[in-house]
Amino acid sequence: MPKIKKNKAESKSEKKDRKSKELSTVTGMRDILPQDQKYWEAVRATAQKVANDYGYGRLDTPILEQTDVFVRGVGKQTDIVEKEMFSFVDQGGDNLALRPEATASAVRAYIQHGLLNQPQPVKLFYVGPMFRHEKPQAGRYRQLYQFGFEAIGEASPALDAQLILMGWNCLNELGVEATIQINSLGCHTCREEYKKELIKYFKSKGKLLCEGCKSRLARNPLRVLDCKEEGCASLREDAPQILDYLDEDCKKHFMKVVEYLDELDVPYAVNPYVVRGLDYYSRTIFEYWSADDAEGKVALGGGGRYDDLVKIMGGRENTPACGLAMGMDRIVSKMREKEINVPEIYQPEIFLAQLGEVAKKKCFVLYEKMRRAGFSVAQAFYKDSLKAQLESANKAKVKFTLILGQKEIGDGTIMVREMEGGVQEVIDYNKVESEMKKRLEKYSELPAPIIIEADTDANIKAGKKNRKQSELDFAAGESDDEARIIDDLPDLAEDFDHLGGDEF
RNA sequence: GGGUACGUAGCUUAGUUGGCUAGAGCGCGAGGUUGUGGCCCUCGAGGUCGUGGGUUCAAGUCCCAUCGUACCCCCCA
Repeated sequence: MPKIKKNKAESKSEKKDRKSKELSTVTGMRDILPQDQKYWEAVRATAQKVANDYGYGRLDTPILEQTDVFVRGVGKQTDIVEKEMFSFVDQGGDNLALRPEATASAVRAYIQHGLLNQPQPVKLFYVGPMFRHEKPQAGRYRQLYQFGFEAIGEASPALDAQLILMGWNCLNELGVEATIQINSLGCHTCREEYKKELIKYFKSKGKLLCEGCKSRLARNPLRVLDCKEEGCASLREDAPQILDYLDEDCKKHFMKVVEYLDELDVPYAVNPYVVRGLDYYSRTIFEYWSADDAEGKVALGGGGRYDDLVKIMGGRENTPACGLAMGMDRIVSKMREKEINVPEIYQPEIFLAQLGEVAKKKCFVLYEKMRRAGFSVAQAFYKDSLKAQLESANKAKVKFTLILGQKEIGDGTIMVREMEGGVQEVIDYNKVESEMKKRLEKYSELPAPIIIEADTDANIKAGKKNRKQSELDFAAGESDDEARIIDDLPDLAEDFDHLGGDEF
């Protein structure tokens, strides 16, 4: 008794002290709570399905790798390796890093396990967290989630086109609208020549460039192309374009990719200003931009060819490859923004309510029995009042509640309450399973009841759609009327003025 | 790394030109008599106002610092 009192009366200073000891997540990292999991699960499931559809096998690589995997794979000069990588020396003196992306790891795995001895291309699929120590912003976290596809060991442009399509399919199936931006960087040779020309051009206009671009011109001339400054943006209109500098093979490759996309009726825009920063990219590169209103363009994902990477990482020469990565954080936030209906991960159909100690014990057993029989059952055995249990049942949105009390035990029966209408019926206890099976089947044939999902405001706004309806909406996420094929290059320039964060 | 804005209960927030025990809605918990949900009613738990200093008789309300968040630069797989 006195002890309880003592606990209750936490003094102010005690409380303050306790509060000060509360821990929280590290900057740029966050928890994903149970009520939000359905979005992530939907993305994962869709990615997995597309992977299956196209024969990509799941690859899980360690989150921790030797720092060199990324230094060599991603490039030492890149910002990501230079200053955004979580890297450290462990107790044993090894240089390790949390993976900032997965392509390098995939290539490492390809080489390490001699996957070149398998039928080519080796098609890999991954999902998981990546880590980048950058300043957090909206949709930009230090622990970010990506899924992606990598196909190693094949040079055909058909592969590029199919990968572009795969990413597109993922977004469509999730109901997230996007535009595809594609470009070709050419191979190393054409790119070097183009760079020279570009530098020559911009140098001749040197005075008109902004300060940032002046320094950028030396480090990464391609980046000048997507500068947002007005002066630079207008300069680029007359700038030489990479597509004019492609050699025969690269040009042919690009034309094929475009041809296949046309054949597939995939809407895309050839955008000469899409430039991916990494050195390892060659030829085809592409990005998916959220097709949004005012907000400007946000890259949801992207990828491209990296024909030289396997060699760079110590693998056999001439191992061409192509891949893409999608940013799950942004996809999920788009889905929530657009109030896209997502299936619940856990939706029990039956609730088991008990009254009295004897019934409680019996329900414990019944619960296990029904669970094993494949029913999805919920309960609240820690509650005693029927009222409280029915409230729980209501919140769990079950279709039926089974009620077992003294009376029923005496009669060898159990009560079935149909939640929607509140109709109750007493049935033979020994026939619970067959009866419930029958009722659930019958129930699913009826027009689904109106269920208001009250867990988020979004759901409330979305209206009182029943589950079947919402599933339809979900499937109908893709809208063909948005499909515009844009393929005239220079006129696009004005559309690209506002380049949102390209990172995903 | 630089800049701007913001920071009140789990969530959304009210809080006048600084002034009594910081209000509300949602959510959560208990109850509205005996075995019954979704509506309603009552009650309750939960904030000392991100944190630390400072100014003042007095600060959620002003100043500084710090942390966090958002946005803009920067950068970008």
